[in-house]
Formats: sequence, structure tokens, C-alpha cells
Amino acid sequence: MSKKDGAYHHGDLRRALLAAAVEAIGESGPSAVSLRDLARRAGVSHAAPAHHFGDKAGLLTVLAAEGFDRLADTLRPVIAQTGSLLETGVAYIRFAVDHRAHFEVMFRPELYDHDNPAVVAARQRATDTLAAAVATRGEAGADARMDGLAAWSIVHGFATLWLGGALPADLGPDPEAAGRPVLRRLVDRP
Amino acid sequence: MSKKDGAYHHGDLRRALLAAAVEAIGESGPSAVSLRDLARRAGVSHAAPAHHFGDKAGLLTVLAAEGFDRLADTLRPVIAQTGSLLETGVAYIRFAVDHRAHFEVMFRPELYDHDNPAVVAARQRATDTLAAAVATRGEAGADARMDGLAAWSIVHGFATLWLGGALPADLGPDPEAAGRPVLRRLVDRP
DNA sequence: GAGCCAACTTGTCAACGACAAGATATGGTG
DNA sequence: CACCATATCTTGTCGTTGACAAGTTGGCTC
Repeated sequence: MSKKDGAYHHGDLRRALLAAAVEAIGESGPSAVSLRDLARRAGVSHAAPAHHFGDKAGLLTVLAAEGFDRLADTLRPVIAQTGSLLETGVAYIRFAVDHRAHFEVMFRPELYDHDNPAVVAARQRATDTLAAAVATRGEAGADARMDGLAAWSIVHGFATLWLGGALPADLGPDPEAAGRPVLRRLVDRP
Repeated sequence: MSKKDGAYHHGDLRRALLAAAVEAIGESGPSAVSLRDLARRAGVSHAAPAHHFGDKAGLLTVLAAEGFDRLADTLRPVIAQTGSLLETGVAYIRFAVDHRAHFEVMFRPELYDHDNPAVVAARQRATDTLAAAVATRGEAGADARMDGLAAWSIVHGFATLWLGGALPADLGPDPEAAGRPVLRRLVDRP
């Protein structure tokens, strides 16, 4: 091998294409991306992406797995350091906004291979991490389970509505500041 | 006019195309619909849809407006009859599942004309209806506002996660039964 | 330096969105 | 009834896309 896996002619086309995909999705959404446009952005021929990802779904599958992994990586230190379900929720919202492209693909199963082993494993990691955040509160059984689903729902709902531009504009530009008082209605009540 | 608006050659192509769109979106999501496929389903030529809706975004714009209108129509009687924020939330979830195609389009603004007057009006109706549901609890000011956003977030999050197949399978097949105990973590607590 | 294989390119095809231009029915007007 | 304006739909076409097939390039190994 030369330097890293998949670095021959172009340098690292695989990563370049993924980066271009993130950029393109940020501009016009996951369904509007075209493999040919990604190829143009990376300066390669129109069929180059197919070699690395097979087809469009293959590329988005990689993005989804990467997204779930990064989500787990983002939440884990927050739980370890703060032990706060509220702060974990805020971090979830910030992840959705900061990694919009990944986030939008992750929860759109019709776009990628939902059963891909890498995706399943990464999703499990993320789910376990969320469960760990709820577990810090020391509850158990059905209550903890419902609390977990409620917490996931409220943060996911806020993030989704925020990304969709559905929330009132006077909440300001910072999703973290806007979300915190909303989440407090459910968790860490005085 | 003959019978209703737009009933000349085909019968009512406009409605037939919208119905076909709902069906097609239910099968493979909003971004996978093709105007040509809708034309085939309705038994007309490939360019017929363009006459009624201009382009793809035009069709989805109609669907989005219709969706917000129907959501308001669905929630309004629930609020009037039960006065319960919990039951309103459950009705929101049921709407998302029962009108999946509409719901998925409504909250994907890149797919349609977000600023279309009919959409703006319908969305306002739906928003006002949600606000009315929160108002039944007699709160006021910033608290009521945050409670409203929290309630919207949790029901929207649960509905979105449910539709995306992200929730654990052992919740069973009925979103209403699964959602009620989750929503109760936020509203109508004993 | 021959062979091998991963990394790309070139070429092609069916499907799609969008547009233009033509055909056809319908309802209103005189 | 004759005529016409208009809404409805068709036919034809263009550029773009995803997917596939086949060929080419270049580094690595033996």
C-alpha cells in the first residue's frame, strides 16, 4: 500500500466524493445529489463514483453509517462529563445542525441500505449511547424505557423541525439556545 | 362548467394525479416519484401532469397545502371534544401514519414551494390549531410558548422516528398505543 | 519485465424533467 | 346552428441522470 487505503491515482477519491456529497446535500438535500455532480466536483469521470460505492444508495449507506458513528462519538463525552440528559439532548440537536447532511440521510431509510452491517452496528452504538444517557438518572424498567423514548422524540422532533425551517423565526439563530428551554419542559425540571 | 372544476377529457385528472402521487409516495418516498409514472398510472400522456401542476414542485406544493389543511381539520375536533393536549398529540401521530405521503412532503421544504400562498395559509391554520390545543391548559406567556414547542417537538419526533422505522420493533404495530405512554412523560402527568 | 489487480475512463442505454408546438374537445357567443 | 377562444391533453425533443459494459492506466509483486 502507498499511504492509506484507496489512495492511488486521485489521492483519496473515496473521501473526496464523500466530502463532495456532504457539501452537495447541504445545498439541496439528499435526494437532489447526483453521482455525476459529485464526480465533477472531484474532477473525475462520471463513472468513478460507481467504482467506490456501487451506486447512489451505496454512497448514502456509507454516509449513514458514518453519521451514526459520529453521533455516538459526539454524545459519549457529553454523558461522561456532564451526566446530564438535558445536555445530551442539546448535543443531539447541535449534531443535527452541524452535521446536517449526515443527519438527514441517517433517518431517511429509503435512501440507503438500512440493513447494511456497518450501518446496523453504528446505529446500535448510537442507540446504546442514548440509553446510557437515560440510565444516568438511575431509573429502571418501563419508566426508564418510556423516558428514553420521550427524550429521543423531543430532541429528534426539535432538531427535525428546526432543520425543516418549521419553527418560528423569532427563536433566533442558535438552535442550542432555542432548544434548551424547550427540552427543560421534559427533563431536569426543578 | 360541467360538474366540478377541471373535469373535461379525463374525468378529473388533477385529482387522479394527486391520488396517484399519494400512492406512489407511500411506496417509495416523495423524492422517488416521477411525473411520468403518475401519468402512466392515470393513463395519460407523459406531459399531462405539467399542464395541471407546472412541474414536480408544483404538484408537491399542492400536496403540502392539502396536508396542512387536513392536519388542522384532524386536530380541531379532537381539541374541541376532549380538550386534551395528550389526545391532540396522539391524533397528530395518527395523522402522520395515516397520511404518510402528505406528512412526509409537508416537512421537506426543499421539495416544494415553501412560500406558496395556499401553503402558507394552510400551515398557519395548522400552527394556530396546535397553539389552541396548548391554550386549553390555561397557561400564558413564555411558559405556554415553550410548552407548545415541547409538545410539538415530542409528537413530531415520535411520528418521524416511527415513520423512519427507527423505533424499536417491540413497540408493536399501533403507533397510537405506543405513543400515548411516551407523550404522557411530558403532558397530562398525574 | 511479465503479469496482476485496483483505480479509473469511455461509451452507451433507458428513464426522467422540462419545454415547445400541435391536436382536440368544451363551453360560450352571436 | 356556426364559430371561436380556451382549457385539456398529446407528440416530439433536449439535456441530464443512474446504471452497466468494456476498455485503459498505473503501481505492485514475483
